[in-house]
Amino acid sequence: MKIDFDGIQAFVVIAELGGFSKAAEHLHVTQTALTRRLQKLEAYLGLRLLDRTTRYVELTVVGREFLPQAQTIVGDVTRAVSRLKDVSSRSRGNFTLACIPTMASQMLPKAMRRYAETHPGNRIRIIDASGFEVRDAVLHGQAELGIGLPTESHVELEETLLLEEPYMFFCREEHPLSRKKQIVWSDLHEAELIGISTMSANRIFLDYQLAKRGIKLSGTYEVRHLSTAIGLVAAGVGVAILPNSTLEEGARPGLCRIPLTSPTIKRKIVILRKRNSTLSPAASAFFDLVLDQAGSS
Amino acid sequence: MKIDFDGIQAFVVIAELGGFSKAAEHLHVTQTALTRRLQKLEAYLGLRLLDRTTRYVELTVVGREFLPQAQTIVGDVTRAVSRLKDVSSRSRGNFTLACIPTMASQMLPKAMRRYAETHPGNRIRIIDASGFEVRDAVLHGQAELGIGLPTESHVELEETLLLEEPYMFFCREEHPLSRKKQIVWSDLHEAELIGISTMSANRIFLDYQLAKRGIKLSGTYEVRHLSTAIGLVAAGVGVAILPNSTLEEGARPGLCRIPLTSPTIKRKIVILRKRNSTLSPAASAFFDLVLDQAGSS
DNA sequence: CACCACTTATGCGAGTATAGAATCAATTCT
DNA sequence: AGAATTGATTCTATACTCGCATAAGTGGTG
Repeated sequence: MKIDFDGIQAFVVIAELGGFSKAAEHLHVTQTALTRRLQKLEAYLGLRLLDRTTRYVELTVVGREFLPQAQTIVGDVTRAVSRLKDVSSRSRGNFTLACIPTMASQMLPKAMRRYAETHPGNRIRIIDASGFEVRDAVLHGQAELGIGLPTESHVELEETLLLEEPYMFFCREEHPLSRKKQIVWSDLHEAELIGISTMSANRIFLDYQLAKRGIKLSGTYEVRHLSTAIGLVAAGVGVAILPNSTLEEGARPGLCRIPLTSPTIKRKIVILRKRNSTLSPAASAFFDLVLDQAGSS
Repeated sequence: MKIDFDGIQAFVVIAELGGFSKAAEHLHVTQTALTRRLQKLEAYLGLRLLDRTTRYVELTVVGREFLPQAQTIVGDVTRAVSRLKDVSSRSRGNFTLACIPTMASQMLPKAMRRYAETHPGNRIRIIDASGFEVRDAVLHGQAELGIGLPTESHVELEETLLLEEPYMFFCREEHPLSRKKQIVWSDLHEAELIGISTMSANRIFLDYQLAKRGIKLSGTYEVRHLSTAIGLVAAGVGVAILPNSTLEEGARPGLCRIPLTSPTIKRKIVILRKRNSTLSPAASAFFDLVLDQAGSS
């Protein structure tokens, strides 16, 4: 059963404009084409939809009954299709992004500002979650894109490096180590370290890197979120080793940020997407934008 | 903007069945054709609707969003079209018929019974009205067909003769004229005649026919409907000259029906339709049936 | 009544599109 | 590694649709 949409559209336009020639002009085809399309449709259906002489065009009884249906059909189709073309050509549409909290307050705002300029009206739904959750959200399709940490490589995931940032030492100004220009890991033996929960991707990564170099850290306290850790440091509870971007420059007076060397350990931030899956144009545009931003910094 | 319905249908079926080959079988085309239809649609839209490898076929984000719309579109169209094909091939559907009351109780029942046998499920809406109203109903499109009296010929109306019936004399058995085998018009001079309203098409026709022959009738009473006239005759109020079919044979014991001759005047019953307008298949089938019934009687 | 203005229908030629057969290529299962 | 499955591609033949030019039908007009 091969359905003739052109014929239905021809019928609707001819009926609405009351003539083949007018309809032809409106559809940017010749009158000949319309005559034939309607003839073909009528032949296919086996009934007449329009009674026409060279003087009048008017609906038959069946045509009058069919017209409203035909109108909604044509309307629905053209509306749906033109919406899709809009989605395609101008990257219109919304999408969902999963992102770890530090990056949500660090890198995302700038990217979102730029995106809003080039794609006004598009909304980004943000899932801020832990590194693992970001990974799962992308994997299971809850989010088209994810910003997080590198994971054990998964066949269905594609990671693209956005940036690397060093781990830094954070303490209050009153702390004995606060004067040093830089700190080595062995300085930390007896510090009151505020660690991150061993369940976090961050912590696992850090432990792994340190273990490779024979370093072992034992924290006095343990929290789940980097922002909590910063809070505790500020409150004088202890010191912490955290990614540089945990704290914006100058955000908290009284806190010191000191480079950690020998070795300098950096964590990678990647953008995640499912392999072999096509991004929506809206998400794709964002992806390109973030890569561009990362490359130019 | 040329819209590719086949492509949309291909998309829906492939998405629903989860594979090109299965979908191809379902649509009775080759897998090649479907691959191309979808490619063409995607190229036209400028975006990918299905991510496919040789192993999996799955929706993209955009495709998932579009699928429900596409499904309703395809559903609506195929439903509407197949309904129309049904209307065409099996004359399914309802129509409206205008009919004068005598014929509605006389000739129509048989026609409707036969129609119901060949077209079960079809409904006929009947407008029972005067001869003039029947004509107007057809002319203005309230009814596709009309059964009534011949009118002054109108360019837009086409009349086909169904039957002719003589005017008869009706009286009670006690009436002095009831013994006669036939009655001539001059017998009626002093009868108490129950006439039909001068506004009715029936009366106008009868007066015209009689006037041509120099006969003039003066009624004592005047009513609007033939059935009322019969009632009055039965009640002994008077006698009446009415078309033969006003009373079914043997319907009212005690009433006599006597032929009127010198001359015998007959009224014609015609079926009316608008000229140059196409009947719906349902109405057309009824039209043929009625003509056939008239021809064979 | 012939002619005119206007509208739809048709014959014809050409360019395009679409379908199918065979084959290829990628992927998974054994 | 090989077989089996499945979507993509190439090639070719057919069918389709379009547009041009023109015919044919219809209502109005002198």
